[in-house]
Amino acid sequence: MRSPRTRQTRWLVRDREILEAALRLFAENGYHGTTVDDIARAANTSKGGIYFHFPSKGDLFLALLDYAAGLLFSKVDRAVRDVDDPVAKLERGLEVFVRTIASHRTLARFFLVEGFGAGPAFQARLRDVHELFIGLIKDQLEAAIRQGRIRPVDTGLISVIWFGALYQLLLRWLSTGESAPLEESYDRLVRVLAKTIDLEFD
Amino acid sequence: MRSPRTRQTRWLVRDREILEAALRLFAENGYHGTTVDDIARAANTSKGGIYFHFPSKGDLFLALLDYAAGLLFSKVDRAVRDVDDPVAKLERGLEVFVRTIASHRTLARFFLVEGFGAGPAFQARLRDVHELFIGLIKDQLEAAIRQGRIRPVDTGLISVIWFGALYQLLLRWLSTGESAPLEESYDRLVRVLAKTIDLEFD
Amino acid sequence: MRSPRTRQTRWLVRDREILEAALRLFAENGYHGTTVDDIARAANTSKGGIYFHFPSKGDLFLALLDYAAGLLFSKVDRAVRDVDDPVAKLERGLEVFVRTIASHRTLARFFLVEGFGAGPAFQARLRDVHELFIGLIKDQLEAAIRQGRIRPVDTGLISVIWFGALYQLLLRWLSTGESAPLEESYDRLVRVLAKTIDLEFD
Amino acid sequence: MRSPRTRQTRWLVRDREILEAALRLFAENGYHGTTVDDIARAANTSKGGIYFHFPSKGDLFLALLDYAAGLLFSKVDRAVRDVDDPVAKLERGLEVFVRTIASHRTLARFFLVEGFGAGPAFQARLRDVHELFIGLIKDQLEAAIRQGRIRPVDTGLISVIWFGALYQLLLRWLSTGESAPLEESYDRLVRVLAKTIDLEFD
DNA sequence: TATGAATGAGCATTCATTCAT
DNA sequence: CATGAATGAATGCTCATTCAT
Repeated sequence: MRSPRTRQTRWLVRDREILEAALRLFAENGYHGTTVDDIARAANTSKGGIYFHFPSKGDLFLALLDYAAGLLFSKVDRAVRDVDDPVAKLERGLEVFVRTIASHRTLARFFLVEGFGAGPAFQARLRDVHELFIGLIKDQLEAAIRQGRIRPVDTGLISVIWFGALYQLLLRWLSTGESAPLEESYDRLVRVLAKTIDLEFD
Repeated sequence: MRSPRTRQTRWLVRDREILEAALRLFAENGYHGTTVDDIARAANTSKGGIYFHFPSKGDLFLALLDYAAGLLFSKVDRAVRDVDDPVAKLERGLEVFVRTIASHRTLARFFLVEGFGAGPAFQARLRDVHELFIGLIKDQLEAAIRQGRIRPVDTGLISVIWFGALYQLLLRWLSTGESAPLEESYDRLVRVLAKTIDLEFD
Repeated sequence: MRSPRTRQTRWLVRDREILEAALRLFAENGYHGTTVDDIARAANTSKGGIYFHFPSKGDLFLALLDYAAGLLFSKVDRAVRDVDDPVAKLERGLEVFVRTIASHRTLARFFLVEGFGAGPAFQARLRDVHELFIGLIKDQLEAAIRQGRIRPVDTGLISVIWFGALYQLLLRWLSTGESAPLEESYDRLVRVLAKTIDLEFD
Repeated sequence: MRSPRTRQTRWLVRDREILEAALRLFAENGYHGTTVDDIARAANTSKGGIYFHFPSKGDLFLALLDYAAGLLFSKVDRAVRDVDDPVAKLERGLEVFVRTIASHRTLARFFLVEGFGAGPAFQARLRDVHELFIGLIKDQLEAAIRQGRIRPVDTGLISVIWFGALYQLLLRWLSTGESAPLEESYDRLVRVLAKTIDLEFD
């Protein structure tokens, strides 16, 4: 699995507290619905404190994108690291990705929705993060093809389709108040997606 | 094709001028990056003029969602109205949907991205619009099944996958500066999606 | 009884409709809490209609002061016109004044309270109206003295005291939601005020 | 003398500077004739500064009512605290009340007139303050009766009359540009009011 | 490092007034 | 005479950012 293109900063303890607070607030109220004061309060520090750790609200948001992507990525990476078979790796990776997002409503909202809320200036960065995950899928598909596990397919397109489908599924799950169990519809999703590479999962 | 759930307001001439101006600005600079003054200027009217036609900036945005969805929907609807075969209807509908969005960068950005940028308060409404289009796909799939044109499938899930894939494709096309021709990758997309219903398009 | 110093305009029918509507709204919501649109709607006309009859909102307010004072004054004047004895005239005049105000909550609020709400620029005019009524009291006191009905007193001061006391009584009656009957406390008031001129009313 | 019902906030230094500036401006130009910017400028601070200390213009105004009432009340209270005889207490209290108001045109205008100018929403609060002072008078009258210093009278009514008369006297003095000396007419007023309780002051 | 008072540019919204029809 | 769309100056309020302590 390719090493992430995300800036892998080592976050200090205090940074993390702020980032966690900001993550929650941004996810819940959006970028513009969250004030620096709100974040300071939630992080048990002061406005000045925030500005000591991050040069601006925008930079904090950008850092948060990296932070959140790092969280997600490392979870997936750890789960997949010692799986050898690329198809199994894909299965496992997607599963952990979905499971992680599903169990962190906050992460989900930030990653899927509110990331766009900061305005056009920040959207490119969120796309980068999305591309990172599309790339992860693509890499495994290509490995699977190289190893003859699946027939050659348009990996660039398939990875986009898979990510798009996953994204849309999660989005709906988020907006319907998470009433329906995500697990079950996820299983069905995977089975359908498998058809796009002429494979029967499970 | 189901009649739209969108509020079918009859927009007056002046309303439309304002909506068009707002559409362009919101799409380009986001909800928070666009001031009412900007809109007034772009619509060749005054701030007060905007408020004479719309009760608030937020209402204007909401009205815009309906307006944009109406534009898209009527385009698709007109193109599909006198096609009988549901599979052909689907093909044609998706094609017109993509073509329309692709030829209106502004509409695309607004519809796909900036709709979320206005903050949590507006996201529910954008989701409604997305659901409307997911519903259109679902309806045709079910008609196709009823008429025996395709095998029975999980239409609820398939329609989400298709929309998600389409969405993601358009999103990438938008963010890559529309360099690559959308048409070509769209054709490949359709062929892959067809596999999810065990069908060979074309 | 002296003829009023108030501009005794002959109000046209349409003027009156507007004035009555404005009176009600100003009394209820204050000068700044009432828009020209509100008045237009309440008077069954349009904004332009208002401006045809009155040059500005401020002028309408000023006209209203005259109109309201005229209403009050003419009521009192009619009741008192053919009373000869100045003491009886006083008694009757005050009684009608209080009764009229008490039965027109709107008139009361406008005359006693909201008249001040239009800002310093208009307060002088309201004071004029108040002075008019103080003058009415003073005139009768002086007549009574001239006719030997009461002992010579400081009429300038006494009239202010009486008006002030009456004013305060009405103010409290207004703000307590008019729960207590005004009539009864008014009777007691008069008896007390009589002492200030060494007289026993009734 | 009853302890004041007024919110006895401890105003901080900066609060006071703002309150004093606002008092002057509100008194001179009325509530609606005074902008928050005006106040900021007059208080040598910025608009944001005002909002750091007071949540809104309306709250500032309300705070000002308490502040002004507190000023007046404490002046009167201090002057009266160690006077034992209730009649002397009344005399002294009213005198200080009038003298204080008379020497602070600003306080006078705010307290007597502009308090009403802010619109219906604020009038209740001003009435409360007025009632506070009416209550002070009433308390002393009752004490005087209890101690047999004056004959039993309708203290509720008398206190309203006295306050109303005082109020009106001050109002006229204000609007006539304070040309005539208030002291002299005040002395005459007291002598007349004394008659309402069958007493000869001085 | 941390704090929080202060700043001021920015913005949505209101509303008296005008004027073409 | 009447209408109501249009204007734009005015204003209350927000909030990212700074900086003295």
